[in-house]
Amino acid sequence: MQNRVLLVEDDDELRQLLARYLGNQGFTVREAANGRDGLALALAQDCDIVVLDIMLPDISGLEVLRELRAETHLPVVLLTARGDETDRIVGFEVGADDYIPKPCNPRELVARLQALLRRIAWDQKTEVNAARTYGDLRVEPGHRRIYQNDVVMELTATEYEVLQVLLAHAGSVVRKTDLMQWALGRRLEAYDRTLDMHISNLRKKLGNDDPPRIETVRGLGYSYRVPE
Amino acid sequence: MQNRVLLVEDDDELRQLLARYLGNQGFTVREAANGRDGLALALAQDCDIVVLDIMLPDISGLEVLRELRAETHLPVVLLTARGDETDRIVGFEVGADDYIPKPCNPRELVARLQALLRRIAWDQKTEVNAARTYGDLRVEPGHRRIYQNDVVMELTATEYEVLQVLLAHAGSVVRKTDLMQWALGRRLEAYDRTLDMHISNLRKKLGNDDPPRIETVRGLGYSYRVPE
DNA sequence: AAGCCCGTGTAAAGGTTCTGCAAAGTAGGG
DNA sequence: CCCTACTTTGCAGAACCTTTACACGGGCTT
Repeated sequence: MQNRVLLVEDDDELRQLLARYLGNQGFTVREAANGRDGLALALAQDCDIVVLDIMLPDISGLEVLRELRAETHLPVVLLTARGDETDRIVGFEVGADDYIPKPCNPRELVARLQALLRRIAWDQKTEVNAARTYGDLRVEPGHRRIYQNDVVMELTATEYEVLQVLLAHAGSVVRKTDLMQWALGRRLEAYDRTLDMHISNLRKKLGNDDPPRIETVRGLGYSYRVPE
Repeated sequence: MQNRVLLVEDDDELRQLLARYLGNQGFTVREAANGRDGLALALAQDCDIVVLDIMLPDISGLEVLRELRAETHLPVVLLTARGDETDRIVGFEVGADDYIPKPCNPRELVARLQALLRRIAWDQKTEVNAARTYGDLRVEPGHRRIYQNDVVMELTATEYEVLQVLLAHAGSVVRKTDLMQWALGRRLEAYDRTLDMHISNLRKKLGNDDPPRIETVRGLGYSYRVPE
């Protein structure tokens, strides 16, 4: 169970120290000294978890995280100078899974990484990038296309995201706030009806069945009904 | 609706402070002042996440966590006096998902809870979402549905919450104040008949048996009787 | 046994919040 | 400037939580 960790940190000394420690603890370590390399490596999809410094020479760690979250839910642990209270909250809002102030105790870093990986191992269900089929729908994440009875659905980018998230959680309720965050990449604010519109349009394109494939769960969100 | 958090903390003042804050942030809060009650409530399976103080009057938080982990993967955030380096590592080893030193900033606590819940909501497979059966009733938390003899019950959001809490404590009496707090997320005030109405409606939907499935315990609350 | 208080059951009305959707507005690429 | 996609606006309707009102009944007092 060799876990692969990506270490994005510009301070060479600290990075090498952590890399060595993580290596000794049984991790396979990839390293990046700036945001761009880090982002590229993270998107290359051959690591299981990312340790990301916020203060980087080129683009901020928060920006890296934001771009990463547009594509994937790869677990990310942020690293930053102690005490930066706002950074911390923002970090979580952007989608970090954990947050450790520097100077960090390597043992704690490892403990937190393992806690996160353990949690994911318990909960995770499917590989996100494989083609998946739900009744007469087939999602091909590689092409960002969804087929209905082998016919391509004419979806806009956002519609694809929304439907894909609903399908990934087919059978269970996806809260509006989560759907907004995962599909539109921003927080659901009061009086924002954007999501409702996309749902409405999706239902139209799915063929307004009765009962509807996308069920409304009043006060909560939506749920895609899996056909038998 | 909202996430349900169990707060296990013996310091009344701190617990109430956090309870109020979490309540304002949209959580439904269950409280326990010692390890035994906390463990019992956590095992009752009607909360989504646990905030657990390590220093408790009866059994240590770590022991509570250990016993909890023997049964479930319910997410747990540990709370403890700052600096206790060993506790921290041990906590993670026993299976904690996060660890916050006291005195903790409520905003950070909320941010961490939400980060964890977001991760779980995405990965989805945790046993909080597993179906549970009580006689002819089956609860499917993922769909937020309850089936009676495999037929979906048409429940409103609040009715679902109320029945779900009663079922989670099936066989024992749930006090009205607790039911109010846990299912409706607010305190029971004088002359508030809301809860009675939901019970009445639930009984109607459950089929007004005799003796009733939801028994009234005059002056105390209600109790769901599991049929044999 | 009668009378009273208080907690409970429930129908009906009230009012708020949430949702569906058409239509108009805005932004960005070509 | 046009086209497409996304967002905002506005309204109507539905769902549902809460309040109000009155009836019932247990248990205690007298």
